[in-house]
Amino acid sequence: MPERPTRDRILDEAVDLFGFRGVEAVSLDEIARAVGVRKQSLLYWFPSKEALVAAVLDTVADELVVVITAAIRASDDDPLVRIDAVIRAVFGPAVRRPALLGLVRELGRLDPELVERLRSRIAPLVEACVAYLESEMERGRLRRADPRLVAALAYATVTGIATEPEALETVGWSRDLAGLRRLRDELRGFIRAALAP
Amino acid sequence: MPERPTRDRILDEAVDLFGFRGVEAVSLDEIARAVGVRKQSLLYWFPSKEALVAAVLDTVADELVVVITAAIRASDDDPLVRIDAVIRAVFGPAVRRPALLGLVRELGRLDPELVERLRSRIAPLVEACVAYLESEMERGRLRRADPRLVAALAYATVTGIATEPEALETVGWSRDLAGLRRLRDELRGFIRAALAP
DNA sequence: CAGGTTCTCTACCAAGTGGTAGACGGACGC
DNA sequence: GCGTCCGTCTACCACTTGGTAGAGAACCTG
Repeated sequence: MPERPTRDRILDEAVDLFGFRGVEAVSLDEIARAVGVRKQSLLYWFPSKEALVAAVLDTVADELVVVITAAIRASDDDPLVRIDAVIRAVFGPAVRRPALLGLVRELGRLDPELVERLRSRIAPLVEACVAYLESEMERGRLRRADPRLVAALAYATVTGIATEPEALETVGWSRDLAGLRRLRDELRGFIRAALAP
Repeated sequence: MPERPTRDRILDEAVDLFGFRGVEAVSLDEIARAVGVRKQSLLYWFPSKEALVAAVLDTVADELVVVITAAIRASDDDPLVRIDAVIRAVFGPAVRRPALLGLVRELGRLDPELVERLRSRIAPLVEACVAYLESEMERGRLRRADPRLVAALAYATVTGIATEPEALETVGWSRDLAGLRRLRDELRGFIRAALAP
């Protein structure tokens, strides 16, 4: 019986609960119950709720940064192909664990100090992404536009669609394997068309 | 001193608080305090928190449906121009009152019964929108794709960008008048490129 | 074995949660 | 003047919140 360490199990459960229902809406008791431990054990590992939130954000940021940079490195020279690869890379974890991106959307509700810390963690990735978009626009391989806002818009499309199954159900989408593949392909087509020159 | 009726003031305040911070995270006491009244007066107008949430969703849905249908009716024959008009129409209220779309994003966390009620309210609009996209795709005036998923993707882009000022700030966007205009124009360009044939 | 460290636990606490019961006062038709 | 609504209020309820204090078990190291 390997049994993951308590601290990791707490983080796992917290990512899901915070991501799905919102940080403020989830109590320490609830997380502890999900882990199968008392609230006070949780407060042993993370001295306060805020500390737990900070730790959760750190792990999520790291995970996303790793996935995305790997996808960027591994892919083609053509920017549209490369962007495709990033979308595929993000789509997997996002669908497997919707709470991941759901957490990102919690940012607006969190302590600005925490937000700033997270921002500094992902800033290099964002800057690299913006610079890349800009250079490809210069070379005429992407549609000319404000690279910063285009980056934000593409991000909004991907996280929006991944975190709102309700919107998809409203247009009659079904969450099975075929549905997921269709969704991923439509998403790629949408972003590709939005960015193509 | 006209003084709006208490019930309306409660609804107003509830839209903002629920939209910004999440339904589960906002207490009745807090709403009552914001209105300047005791919690029990609030429970006089809405017999429970759930009833208040339902009323809030109704008013928001009505408001959005009115704005959107008006924009559709008033605009041109060219589908790209018409979609432009809808985006402009949604962008105004969304920026003036970010909580509006924020509330829409709360759907996944609410009682499924409430969600179903809201869905039935906006279903006609959604179906009309999908049918319209489909017919214009047939005529070759929009990019050929699954009209249902395209509708969801465009929705995700607009609400995503409107409800996540943090993402925009991360790419160095500033929330002044010029910034808003630039954002609106980039959003229109993005959606237009994504949908154009 | 002793003595410390690591971890989880029980027992509390003050403050806040959604909600009930019912008193108070003012406006109304009679 | 008199009852009767209407809207808001105080008082209270059982329960949950994030957090503190400290007991006790299981483990090392000597």
